Amino acid sequence: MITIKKIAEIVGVSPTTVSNVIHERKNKVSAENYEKVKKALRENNYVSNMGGRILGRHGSKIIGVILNYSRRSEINIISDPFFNQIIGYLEEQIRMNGYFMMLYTSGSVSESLKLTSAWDIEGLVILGALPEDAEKFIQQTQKPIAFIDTYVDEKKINKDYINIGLKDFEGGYDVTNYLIELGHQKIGFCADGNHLSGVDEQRFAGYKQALTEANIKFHNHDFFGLDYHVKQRHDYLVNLVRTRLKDYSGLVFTSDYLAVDAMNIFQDNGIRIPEELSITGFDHNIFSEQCRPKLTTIGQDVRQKAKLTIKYLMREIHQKASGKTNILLDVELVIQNSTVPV
Amino acid sequence: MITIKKIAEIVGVSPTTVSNVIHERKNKVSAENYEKVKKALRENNYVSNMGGRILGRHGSKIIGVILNYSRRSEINIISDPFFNQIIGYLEEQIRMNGYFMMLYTSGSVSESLKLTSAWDIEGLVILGALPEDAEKFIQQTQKPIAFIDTYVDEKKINKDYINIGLKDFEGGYDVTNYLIELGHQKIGFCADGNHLSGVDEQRFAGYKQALTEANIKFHNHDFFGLDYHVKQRHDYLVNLVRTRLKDYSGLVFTSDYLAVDAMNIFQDNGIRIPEELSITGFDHNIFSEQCRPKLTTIGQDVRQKAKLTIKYLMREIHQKASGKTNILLDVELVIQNSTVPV
DNA sequence: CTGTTAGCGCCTTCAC
DNA sequence: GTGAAGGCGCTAACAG
Repeated sequence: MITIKKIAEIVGVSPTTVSNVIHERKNKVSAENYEKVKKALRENNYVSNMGGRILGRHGSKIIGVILNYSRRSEINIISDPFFNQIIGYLEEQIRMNGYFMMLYTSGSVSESLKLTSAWDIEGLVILGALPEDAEKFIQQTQKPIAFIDTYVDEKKINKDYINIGLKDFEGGYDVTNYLIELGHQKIGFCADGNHLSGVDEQRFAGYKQALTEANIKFHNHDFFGLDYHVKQRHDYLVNLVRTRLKDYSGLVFTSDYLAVDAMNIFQDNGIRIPEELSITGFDHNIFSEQCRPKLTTIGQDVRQKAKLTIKYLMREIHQKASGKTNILLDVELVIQNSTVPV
Repeated sequence: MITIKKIAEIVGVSPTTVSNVIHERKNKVSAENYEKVKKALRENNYVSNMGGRILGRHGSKIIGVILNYSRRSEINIISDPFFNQIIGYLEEQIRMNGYFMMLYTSGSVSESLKLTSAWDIEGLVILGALPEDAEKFIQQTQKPIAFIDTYVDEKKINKDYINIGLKDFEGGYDVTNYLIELGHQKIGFCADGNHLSGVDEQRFAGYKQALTEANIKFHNHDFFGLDYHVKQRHDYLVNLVRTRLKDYSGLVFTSDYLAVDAMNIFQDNGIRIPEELSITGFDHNIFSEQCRPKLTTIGQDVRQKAKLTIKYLMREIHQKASGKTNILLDVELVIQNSTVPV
């Protein structure tokens, strides 16, 4: 590996001069030397050693992306196209800003923070954090942090952080309201697990709000907490078909994945969709397109999410701004063929 | 951040002693000091600074994972669940070996190699490389490299490398042969693009071999190169339904994604599957399960792929072995409902 | 068994 | 406009 020192030898100047050229401090280098050094750097394919950078505390240029997969692991990492997309887009944005992406999967906050300090990581992007973990992250490090889709309790936190989320409440409201407008009165809500994540909680609240406004009473049994283990979930759904599914004319799901999965099981067991049952998803990802009928769902702009996340993170890193940033992106009702008037 | 020097001060020993404790060189430290230092490390939550490690050439503990997305970009990064899975599993394996994963997406070999030397990366995993890029990678760096699903021309290379792939030829052969056993005679082959990747080339060769053995003649028009742009591809498929799709009773696809995508378009245009047309996929990923009829396809064990990749890479990194390693994992014919006797 | 020292590559400060 | 020197944290070599 070629170093500044070697380049200096080759050209016959001091390392300082080479460093000045690298950092484009033209006022400190004669035009002649500037050109000579530039040429040598190019010809020798100089790449700066990141170890030196880190050690000199000049910034590691690393953004750590942390996947919190403690819960719902089966669905998330392996099957959820959202993670696929967001990671791809985050990498793109990080690279375009001249940074590097270190990907880390962890259940524990302290593990993640060790990583952060070992590598002198400049900023963190955290996916899928529960509110309590989010608070730990914020309290235990000084580094800029951007959460994606986490609902942080603002009152508990007196430090800066970034969250880029979605208008989940509106999404839940809009999709439920759409079913109501189609004449549906018996509408169930299906989420994954019984302990709702912040995101699902908001969607659920939106659903209930829509029911309330339409004077439809919500009963606890209208909530279906689906197991994230495939087998258990499918058994449950088959049983539902045999028992009380007929009480409902519409089902609101918290994700396209769950909606498509359930729709297939229902169809396998003789339910005609949408004629006998309207179904809605959430995400507008590839699942809602690669199924029949195509799902009515709530769309989000994943690329935009990644873009904003990195934009605000960079702003914090470069000290250009601070304060709490909590942006909830707009959602869009995407009407397709899984829903009909009743 | 707490350093070795500070720990040394706290305990009242030299930095060397602390370093010896950290590296468990018990024979060089008195039991008493060992315990005292251990305690101080724990209490102060010591984390070693990676900059120091890199600078001292003691290994960066980074594995670079490079996604080559030059071609088929639309499908790969955004929609292909394989990348999702493999990245998840790679991260898991890398972490379990005490390493860190740096993810990088790049079209250019030289960019990737710059990254490698800047970070003193210890090993590379390269996904989706074309054979010519693979050769460049191997020739231009001394670091251990593991390819996934790349067909490298062994004769051209006189250095070590690892490739973990799949018995793609067998896969193509098995699935085609299965259709033939069901009585199909008119079988088309659908791939993405006209210029086949190494993987698809092998699958295609397997398909042709099966035809040959059954005395079925292959004509060039039996090969369908599908556009990776959704719109163009769908237009093409719709047109196919109107024209010469009826000449075929079975279609072999090179991926589940393409198979499901096409199956939906065919069904939308009145083709009954499998009654009028048998379809097969390749990958046995979530797409082949979340569609109706479920796809007959070729299964692979993605986790095993990631596991072996990192296992062999670690072996090379620790100098325990060398030589060319080219492992092609077994495939498995998964018979589901998209295929019927004719 | 313990401690001192030098050096990895880079950057900044300060003399010249 | 240029260069010498010191320090970031860690480790291995060597001296005690």
